[in-house]
Amino acid sequence: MRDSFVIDSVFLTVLSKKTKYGLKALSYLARNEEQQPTQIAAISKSENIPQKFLESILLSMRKSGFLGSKKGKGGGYYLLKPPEEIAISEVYRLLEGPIAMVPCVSLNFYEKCDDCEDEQTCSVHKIMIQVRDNTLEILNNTSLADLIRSETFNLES
Amino acid sequence: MRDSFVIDSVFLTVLSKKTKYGLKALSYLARNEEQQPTQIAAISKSENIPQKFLESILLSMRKSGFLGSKKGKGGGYYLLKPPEEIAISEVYRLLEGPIAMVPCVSLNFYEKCDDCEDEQTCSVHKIMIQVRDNTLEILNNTSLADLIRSETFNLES
DNA sequence: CGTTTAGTCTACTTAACCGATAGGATAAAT
DNA sequence: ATTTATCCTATCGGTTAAGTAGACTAAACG
Repeated sequence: MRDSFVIDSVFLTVLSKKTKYGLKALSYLARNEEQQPTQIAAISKSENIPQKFLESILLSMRKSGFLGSKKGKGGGYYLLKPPEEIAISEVYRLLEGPIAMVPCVSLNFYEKCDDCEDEQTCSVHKIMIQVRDNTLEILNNTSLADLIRSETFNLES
Repeated sequence: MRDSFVIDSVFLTVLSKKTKYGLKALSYLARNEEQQPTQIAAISKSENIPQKFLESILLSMRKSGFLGSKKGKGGGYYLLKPPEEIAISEVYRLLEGPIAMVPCVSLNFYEKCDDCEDEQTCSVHKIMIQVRDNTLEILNNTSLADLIRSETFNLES
């Protein structure tokens, strides 16, 4: 392929508000790791996230084991694992969910495309696999701890 | 990051039917490169794409210079450039469109996120840039000719 | 010329879903 | 018991993807 042709913007990084808010909330918790749980309101205010929306996001992250919570006065949310052990891909998978994916590229939620006779010969399938694997490698190898570093980090690879 | 934790499926490859159909149609044209233009109906039938939907997709690809067309009997669509010179990223950009992107990651269609005070310090922003660049590299370096090869190809990098 | 063929264009429908909100239930602390 | 804060269900508006309908235009061909 010619290298002279440069596209400076392609709209590939589809990220729902939900996932974005979730990652920002986790980052906030990781940055402000304290003994005390952090309340929804504090995160909402600091990160400019609608409080009610954030509620549901934090809740689902608690249910899937990223967060612990405490009710009542002095309650709030806290990380259950050190930021180094939380891969962005885990968060992404939880919050972004099975919606809007290409079903035939998924291993867990595989679904045959209704327009493909044989996906082994489907050229689109192939390149999407490649893109998926590549992105996955990035998100798998980036932890929450990496995320909150101010400088752009480099992958080990 | 620990390597033992394996996520085998993350829903990252968001690809609209429109883009998928477009790529499949281009692949069909590239595979069956003949002197004669290929009719919509033939592509529609072979690739299992709703004809009317395909019509609009081919039309927009014609308007942006990927395809030529001929009306009337013996008419149809044909590639304007050899498959080697058509980057998948170009097609993707055209068909996927400016919708559903993360505006703050776009160079052309940049828009400030309403929840970010300063995106220089936005951790989400950073990793999405990284994912974008990485994906872009794949799609930029994959041509239509690469796409229709039956074997999975390897990037030069 | 007229008929057939095949692309062009505009408008519409339908279903799904994101983002967000409302309101109450539950549980912990004091 | 009261306050605090999470938990849970239900819903809504706006937007979009995907597909459909139907009329118009232009090219070929007898």
